[in-house]
Amino acid sequence: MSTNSVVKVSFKEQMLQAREDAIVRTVNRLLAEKGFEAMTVDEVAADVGIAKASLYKHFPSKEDLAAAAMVRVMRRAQDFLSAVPADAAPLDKLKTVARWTIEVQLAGEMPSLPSQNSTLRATLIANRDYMDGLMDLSDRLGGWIEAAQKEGTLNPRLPAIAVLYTLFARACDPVLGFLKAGGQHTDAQIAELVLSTCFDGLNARV
Amino acid sequence: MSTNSVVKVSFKEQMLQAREDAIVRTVNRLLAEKGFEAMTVDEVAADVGIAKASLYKHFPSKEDLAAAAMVRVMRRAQDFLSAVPADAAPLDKLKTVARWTIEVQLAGEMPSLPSQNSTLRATLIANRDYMDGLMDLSDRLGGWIEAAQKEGTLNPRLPAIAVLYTLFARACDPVLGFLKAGGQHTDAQIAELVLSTCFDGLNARV
DNA sequence: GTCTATAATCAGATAGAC
DNA sequence: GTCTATCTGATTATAGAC
Repeated sequence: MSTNSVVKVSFKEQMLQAREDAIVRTVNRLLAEKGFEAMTVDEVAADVGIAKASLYKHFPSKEDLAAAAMVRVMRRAQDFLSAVPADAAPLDKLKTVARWTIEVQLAGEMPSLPSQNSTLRATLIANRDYMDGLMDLSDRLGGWIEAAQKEGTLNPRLPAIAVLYTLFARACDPVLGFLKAGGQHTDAQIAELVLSTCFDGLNARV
Repeated sequence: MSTNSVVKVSFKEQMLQAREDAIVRTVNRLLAEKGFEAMTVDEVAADVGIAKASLYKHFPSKEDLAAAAMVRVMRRAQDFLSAVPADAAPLDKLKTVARWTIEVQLAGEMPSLPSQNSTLRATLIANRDYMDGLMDLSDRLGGWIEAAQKEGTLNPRLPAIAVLYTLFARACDPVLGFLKAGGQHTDAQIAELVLSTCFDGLNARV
């Protein structure tokens, strides 16, 4: 093997990786725009600029395309968590992550999947990268939740799992879309409103 | 026209109404179970026990079937609102309605529609009964929201529209399904948890 | 690996007899 | 109005040449 051939292979692999990345980005965008059912594989292929058959060489099914997009957003979330200052207060960490989730959705970059589709669920559960990422996220957020509850800043009477789900649910909160459609508020205002209702609730503060 | 023929017509109309009601109930249940996309018209017809072509004599499209289910649940909501004691505190009225919404969903009776589907949106907006019901609900809830804010029991810094959307969003809160799937809580406990996070927030009470 | 062309299937909607 | 049988279009997935 000459050095040249090694470089060539590496280059090829880079190209392959770049193409797959382009595919996943497109899928991510389309899932955010129209959801899983409304997104067609033809559309993905057309947007990426390749033939549909080529797409199926990279990903074996539409479900796997969606899973790849979920892995991508999960990686982004993991990166964000890692960048949160370790010495911040636990409650502030949670708020920062919730705000990030909301901002990603407002930016139209949050893929949305139907939670009922069973074949999609099966594909996600079978996806090692997805499950590992989900576990990692849950563990780290769970740690912050328990810390905030011990500290007394987060309601200790709420089960940690309920808090975790409530935070995850901000990633697909329809209130964001409603308020955005209303056109009466900026994205920043919407984010603060939803963040406030999430942590402070609807009640007046005492 | 003999009296007999009049009775006959009335009887026929009753039968027709009963059949349509059976259809809408089935659609409501299937929409709650699997959502709009996963529900097929074949399935609806089979469950009701009539031919698909007969279904299309009653409702011109799948979208109209879904709209009829939404009108039905809206009517139920209107009836519930009317039954709320007029002399109750505004905040309690809102909590009661939120709890009802949550309970309907937990009971598997809340139809869920994709908010992105544009043809479905068009059908809903064109449906007079649906729009009238939605307006009526929004008006009455809006009145309670403003009253609660004036009273100082509901956060006055939140736009009323944001509060309204937040309450509506409880009708499709994925947290309910997550907690239910976890199997660690009863329906009543889940309802109280979600209701608490909605009104009190995640923060510890001061 | 990428393409064109096509298979295979499924679901919404309709024709036409009764 | 209800039925059986069918149409139509859309969509996932694949075959086979290059």
